[in-house]
Amino acid sequence: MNKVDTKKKEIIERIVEYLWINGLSETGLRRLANVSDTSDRMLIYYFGRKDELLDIVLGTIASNLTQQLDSIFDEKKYSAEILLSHLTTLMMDDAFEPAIQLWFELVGLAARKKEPFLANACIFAENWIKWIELRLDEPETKVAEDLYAHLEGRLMLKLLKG
Amino acid sequence: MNKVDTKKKEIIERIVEYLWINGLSETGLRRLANVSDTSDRMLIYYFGRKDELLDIVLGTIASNLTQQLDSIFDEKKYSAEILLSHLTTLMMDDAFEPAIQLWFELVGLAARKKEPFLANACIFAENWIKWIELRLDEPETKVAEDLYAHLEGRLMLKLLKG
DNA sequence: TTTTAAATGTAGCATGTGCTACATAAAATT
DNA sequence: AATTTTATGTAGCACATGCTACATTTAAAA
Repeated sequence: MNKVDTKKKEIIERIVEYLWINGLSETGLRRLANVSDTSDRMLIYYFGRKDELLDIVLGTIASNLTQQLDSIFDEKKYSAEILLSHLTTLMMDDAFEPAIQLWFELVGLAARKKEPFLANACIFAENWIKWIELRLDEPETKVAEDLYAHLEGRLMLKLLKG
Repeated sequence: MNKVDTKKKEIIERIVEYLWINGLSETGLRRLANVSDTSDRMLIYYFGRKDELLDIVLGTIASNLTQQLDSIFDEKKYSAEILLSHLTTLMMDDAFEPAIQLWFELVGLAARKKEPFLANACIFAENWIKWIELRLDEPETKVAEDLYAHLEGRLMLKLLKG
């Protein structure tokens, strides 16, 4: 990997880490530059536009999350009921709070169909549904979607009511 | 009602209408002033700070929604399953799209615990859960909450996947 | 009618925004 | 060694943000 790409990767990693903790509400170029130890000038130089940068960063976060999910669960199959119960327990852990916050922020931005938020939110939701379907003993997209919906609603409730 | 309150009420109505269509992403004082046929100067004069104004406006929207919900459903009791099914059908109607968008935007802003968004989101969720519980043939808060969660998840799915 | 108080306009400040023009330093190429 | 290309700093533009100081008009009270 050449030097530019290494630098870009490093910047992205830093910004991912920052967003993970601080969310999507303070993402001025100067802030992001500061966080990734460079300048707004250089961020534009590397990524062209802020949107491009954000697109890449969000994609990275999504793929991190999917990966994390994969690593936790084995490949056993479950009934929809059991799987929902397991996932609920898992995500109620406080360690997931930042992920939940970030996710709902992203969905909120996607709500008005603004890119790059909508695209990334959709991709992530789809990945998750696929992941669920793969673990159903009787795989069916509709069931997976509804299980996913149920889980997401519970996450929202946790977010709002602690 | 005195003149000032009348004017304030009018302003709020206009802004509610604007947010209903345009969401929460473009809420600069000058924009809101333009929409409500006044000036940023006067908005501050009337409401003190932008947050206060937003707080009132969001509260109004929430109460409108609750009212609308009340007017649609009678006071019959339903099993959780049937109620969820009815509510899902109802909210899948495209007429509800603006409400869904606005709601998820609000939750997104609430995700980082910033006021006045968090408070208003919580109040609204609680109202809705109470409303559901009231229509259950075997009222139980936990059941109502879970039904609400399931419904919200389906709304998110509709939002993201059309 | 004069005095006081409330309502509104005009202009602006300080800060933040994405992004660019221009210059220079460093590195690669010839 | 000379030249070209790439990387980076400095400064700033044009615009948006919430909010304020000050002046003026309009309305109410005396």
